[in-house]
Amino acid sequence: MTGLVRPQTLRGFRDLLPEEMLLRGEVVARITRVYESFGFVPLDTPVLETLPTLLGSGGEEADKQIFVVREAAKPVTAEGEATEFGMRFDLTVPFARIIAQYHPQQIKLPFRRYHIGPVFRADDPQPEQGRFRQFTQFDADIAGTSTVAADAEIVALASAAFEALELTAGSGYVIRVNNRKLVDAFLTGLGIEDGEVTKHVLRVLDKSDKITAEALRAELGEGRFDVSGDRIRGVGLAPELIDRLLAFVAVQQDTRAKTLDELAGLLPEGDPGVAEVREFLAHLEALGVSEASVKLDPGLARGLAYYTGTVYEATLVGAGVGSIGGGGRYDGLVSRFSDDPVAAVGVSIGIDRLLAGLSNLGISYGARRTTADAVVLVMPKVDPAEATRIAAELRAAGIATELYVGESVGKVGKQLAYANAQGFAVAVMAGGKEIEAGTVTIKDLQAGSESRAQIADNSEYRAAKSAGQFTVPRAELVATVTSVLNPQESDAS
RNA sequence: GCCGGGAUAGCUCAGUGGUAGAGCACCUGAUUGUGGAUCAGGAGGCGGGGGUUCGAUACCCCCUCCCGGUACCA
Repeated sequence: MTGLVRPQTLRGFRDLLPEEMLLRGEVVARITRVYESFGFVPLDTPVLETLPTLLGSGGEEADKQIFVVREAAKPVTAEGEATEFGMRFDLTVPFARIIAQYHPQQIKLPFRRYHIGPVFRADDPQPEQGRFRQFTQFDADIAGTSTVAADAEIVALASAAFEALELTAGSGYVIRVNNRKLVDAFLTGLGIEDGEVTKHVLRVLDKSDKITAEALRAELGEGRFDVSGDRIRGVGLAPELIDRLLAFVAVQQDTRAKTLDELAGLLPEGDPGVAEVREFLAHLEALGVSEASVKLDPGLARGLAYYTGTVYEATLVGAGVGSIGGGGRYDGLVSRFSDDPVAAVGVSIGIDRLLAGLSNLGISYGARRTTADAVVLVMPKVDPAEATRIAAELRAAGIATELYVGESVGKVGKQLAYANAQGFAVAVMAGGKEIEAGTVTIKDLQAGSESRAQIADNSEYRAAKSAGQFTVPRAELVATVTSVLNPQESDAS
């Protein structure tokens, strides 16, 4: 290896090879169609933002996870802050910046946009669990709306996106929703007014489905030590309060409305949070969002600090990758950039986790390994330009075609092995025999493979070499390839 | 971040204080214009640095990376 650079991928980062990119493209296309069907328009922003844009926007945890970059030629100096940038850790903060920067000139409110792109977090990666330092988020947000009708739109949108991926509500995916105002109101009723304590409580509650009941209790009380010996700071609540709190967040009825009714009974009469959630649920109902797909869960919290009301989180059932999407209302975020407050709500789907989860579940949407349907082979002892002409003719007819240009030009077996490995549907051959007769040979690779699958003997297998292929007049090239690629259509015509 | 376990061929792994193997994958071939299986052959490796030793892939230390857990989160 002297002098050679070792090819390696950075820890927490990934290379996406063609097969994975093709599947990803299919998933993204399906979600895009859903987003656009709700009237969202595309937007893109740079991966880098100024540090002030990012710092403090997502809470302390988010700050610690920011990658800082600088120009190599401009070392950091005392007054050199301007040469340092931050890599975005989500797409929501850039969205808030965009609103503050372009409203009301170029952007009119309410504004609904979708945005797909990589985000970066410098935390401890665990690829097997779908946790990376670079990952792709696919967000949809609405700015300039404080009505919970928008919150419901966003949740319905997320649900529709998972439906478009052929996932089943309840058994395939579940979206849990909550409103921070409910827990806030409950804590206030218990006499806890300190915002920091409330945040801490929410963060602990968020783990309720991941840690044991005893551990949860300990974290709400005196704190505990985890298996590594780390001390986990407790909230310091009295045991009696913990009991009541745990009872509150455990409320779960068979419908969202019943769950809310029970929660309302534990809160002061006329609590505004309850009224807000009630209206939100009514909109969900009106949007036709099923009880199986979206559940009200008073224990749901979410980690990012900027959420102010409705929050939600989506999971793939049994996929073992954690949450694959989440979001909520963040009415204060634009205020960081502008005196003109703009309320906003949105959802973010984690594409990498979603794909990891789909892969664990064995779902692939029949995605292919190649973008071309046909491959044109270059036959021995003939003018290679003949193959080139055929490829051009197929492309002109709208058939995605690869011209074989590898080292095995003239070696039919090698080229067919390549065609097989790549997964092309059709191979086109025009050698000396065809050229002399004015014909072309088209091989249906799938049919040929199937018809020879049972042959064990080598010479017999070779004798059946022409399986699935037929030779037609050169003028019928396009029509024949088309009929192999689309058998139903040609049958009908 | 913290705790623990690992790192031998492209992948999954075996192995020994005297410089290494298997299966799968890959490449070549089996009357030259036909995919797979089979058969024959081939290529390819002890993560990086330091130490102990006559000698280290093996024993010790550091680094890097990976895995599991925990924390946090998408």
